Amino acid sequence: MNVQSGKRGRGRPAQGDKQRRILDAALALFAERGFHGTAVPLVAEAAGVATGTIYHYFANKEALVNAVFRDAKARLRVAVYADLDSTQEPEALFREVWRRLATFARADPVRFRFLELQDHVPYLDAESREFELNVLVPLWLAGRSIASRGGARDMPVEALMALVWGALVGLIKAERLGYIQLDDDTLARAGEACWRATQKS
Amino acid sequence: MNVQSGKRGRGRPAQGDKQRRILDAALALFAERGFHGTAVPLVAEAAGVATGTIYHYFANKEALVNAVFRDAKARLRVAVYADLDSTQEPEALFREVWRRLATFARADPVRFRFLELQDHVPYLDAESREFELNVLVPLWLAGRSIASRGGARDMPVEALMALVWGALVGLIKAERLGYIQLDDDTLARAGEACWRATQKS
Amino acid sequence: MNVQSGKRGRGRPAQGDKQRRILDAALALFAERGFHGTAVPLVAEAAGVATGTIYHYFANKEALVNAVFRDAKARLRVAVYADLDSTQEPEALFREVWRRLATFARADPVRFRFLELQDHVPYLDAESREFELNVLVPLWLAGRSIASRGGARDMPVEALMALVWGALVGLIKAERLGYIQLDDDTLARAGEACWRATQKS
Amino acid sequence: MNVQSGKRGRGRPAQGDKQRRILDAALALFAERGFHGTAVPLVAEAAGVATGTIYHYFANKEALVNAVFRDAKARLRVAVYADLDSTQEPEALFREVWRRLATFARADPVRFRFLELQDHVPYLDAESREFELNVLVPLWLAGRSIASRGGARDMPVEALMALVWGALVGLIKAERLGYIQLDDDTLARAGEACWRATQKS
DNA sequence: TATGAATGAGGTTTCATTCAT
DNA sequence: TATGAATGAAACCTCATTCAT
Repeated sequence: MNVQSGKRGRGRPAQGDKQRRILDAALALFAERGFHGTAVPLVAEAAGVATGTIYHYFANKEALVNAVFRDAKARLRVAVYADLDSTQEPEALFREVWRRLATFARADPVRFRFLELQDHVPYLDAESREFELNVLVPLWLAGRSIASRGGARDMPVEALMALVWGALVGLIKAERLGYIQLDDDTLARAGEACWRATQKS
Repeated sequence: MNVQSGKRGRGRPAQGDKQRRILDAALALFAERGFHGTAVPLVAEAAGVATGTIYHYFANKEALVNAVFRDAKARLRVAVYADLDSTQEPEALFREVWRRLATFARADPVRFRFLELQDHVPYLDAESREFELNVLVPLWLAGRSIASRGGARDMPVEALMALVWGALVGLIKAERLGYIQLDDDTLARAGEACWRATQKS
Repeated sequence: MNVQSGKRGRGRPAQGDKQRRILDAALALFAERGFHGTAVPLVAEAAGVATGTIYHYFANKEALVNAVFRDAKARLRVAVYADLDSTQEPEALFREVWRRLATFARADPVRFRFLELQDHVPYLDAESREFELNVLVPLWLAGRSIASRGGARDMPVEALMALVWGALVGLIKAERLGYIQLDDDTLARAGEACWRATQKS
Repeated sequence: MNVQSGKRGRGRPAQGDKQRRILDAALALFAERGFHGTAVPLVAEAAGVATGTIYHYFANKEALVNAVFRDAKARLRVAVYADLDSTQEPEALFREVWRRLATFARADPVRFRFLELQDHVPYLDAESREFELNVLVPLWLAGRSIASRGGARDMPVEALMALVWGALVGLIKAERLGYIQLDDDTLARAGEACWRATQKS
């Protein structure tokens, strides 16, 4: 149940090592097969640990998926917000956020898929729900700031954000299903398109 | 495994009745809990039939979810394509399709959710995959026609369609999760926004 | 769907027809898959009747297998005893019975297999057990008579009969499993061998 | 009821213990009720383990019955072939093999019954079929050797072996069904009878 | 801390039997 | 008489979880 830093003087195996491997294996399997479609022993095998070991680190399967969720959300937060200059011009800020999201989705497709292609509500605990909001709030503030400063379309900013976010998810899903191929250029153009979508005619 | 017409001279139990009730119950449960999270006896109970009856109409659970999938796709097809005038001006055609999709999503939210919020690939059979393509092709042709006639952005038309479709899904999902409230007006404006997204600057 | 027998005053289907077809289908399936391995609907399908029809003729699955058993035993009795001259010389009588048994086994292999390759005890009812004894008694009397008149080996006659019967079953089973091929000549020689087995050295 | 291996360093449960108990329980039940007539939980109860434990050791019910089959065949092989002097005179060799088979049948009646009173073909896998042949071959070689050296009857040696084997099975079955009583003396005489059956007149 | 054999509730599926027609 | 859709108990099997080591 603990999380270790990793750096250590001696040659002992890093204590967080197993927990990390469990989280990664669980992420990959949950992303591909869903929560109910993934058996805990399968996670153990993929992580290279014994089944019982998973229950040393996580109280049960739900606790595991919540940990995976928060871990993924935390990485998304870092990818989007780290050193983000929120004072940029609205359009530049939008572009930057879009670019970061697209980069995350393509650099870490499994995590992105887990986050967006599942319906987590049934098993998310209070802590995870709060965590999710904490990740969302800065994005919402940025959206609000962009909208207030620019010539945003006459719609709730939350709706515009849902539209843009959905557009990105739709593109990534279409690529995964083989309907389209995405490269940096196409994603950048898609960002332009979304920016235009949010602006007054 | 039969489908009946409905009219009956004698006092036999309504023939298509049970199959229909099973499909509807399964749709609702799959939409809410996913395929693996839904036990067959639960479907039976919700449909008001015995567990064994489900296996009278469907070979197994996978056959059931495939039937639900094709049924939902067929209804989506009707909702979008019935009496659609494909010769309209591009923008009018786009608006009409968007309006129909949005109407379907709001009139039949459970079906829309089932269709879009699940990853069906692992259990779809060949027939269902072909069915899906058959539903998709007219939409793709319409998109292609719109793009060729109008001033579409310099992107693959499939990518533009994925973007627009994802935007709609994102809006619906955001409403379901309580982040926004959607009314006809907001949805119409969102359609405008998407149309602008697809057009050259 | 409607199979008529043909010969009959009126055009009505033969009354015993369906029962006969059920018995024959059940025999074949029980012989091949055993009692527990054979589903009643499978019997119905093989007999070309509806499942429910079987329960018009037989109270339940056990009653069906008992009827099949008695039917098979009755045919075996006819095959062995009809017009048998029990006053023949011992060796000639033995040969004749052996020949008849071998002929039955080869002419009606499915019935022979059903009778000998299954353990019927768990489901035989009192009537069937009595029936079996009734079929056995004349054979036992014949064996007794042969033994008393000839130079039989110093063993219980029942043991000698079990040995000979087992030898025949062993040969038939070996042929069915592909270990040997049986023709009339080999079977006749096997009969000789068995006769010798029963005689004093 | 509690059979332990005895020497163990730590207090761990005897390793082969459960698997052994499952195999033994399954043998007894399959022998008495057949494959399809035996429910897996029944085996578990008889073995004193939980149902799931059976699936820890065997992939499924078929794998279990195959393991039981090979285990029984292996024991039969040991009982018949261990330290067998194949260079004996034909008649002495025959007597010895007969005696060993009869001893096995009477010492391990359940196993003998399982092996000979069932039709295993439908569920035997390739490994089991090969195993069966491997057990059979030495017996076949012995039979061949006996036949070539002695005055064997003019019949395929395989047929003679099937006859003799069937005779033994018939005797054992007759005893089980209560038709006869077998003692060592009667079995020895039956062996004599079978030897005579195989020899020229 | 780590293991993995063991558990048994619950999952999917089968099938003997019934009954309205 | 004949049907076959419907039933639900029970079959086979899975898997989240525990615990002795």
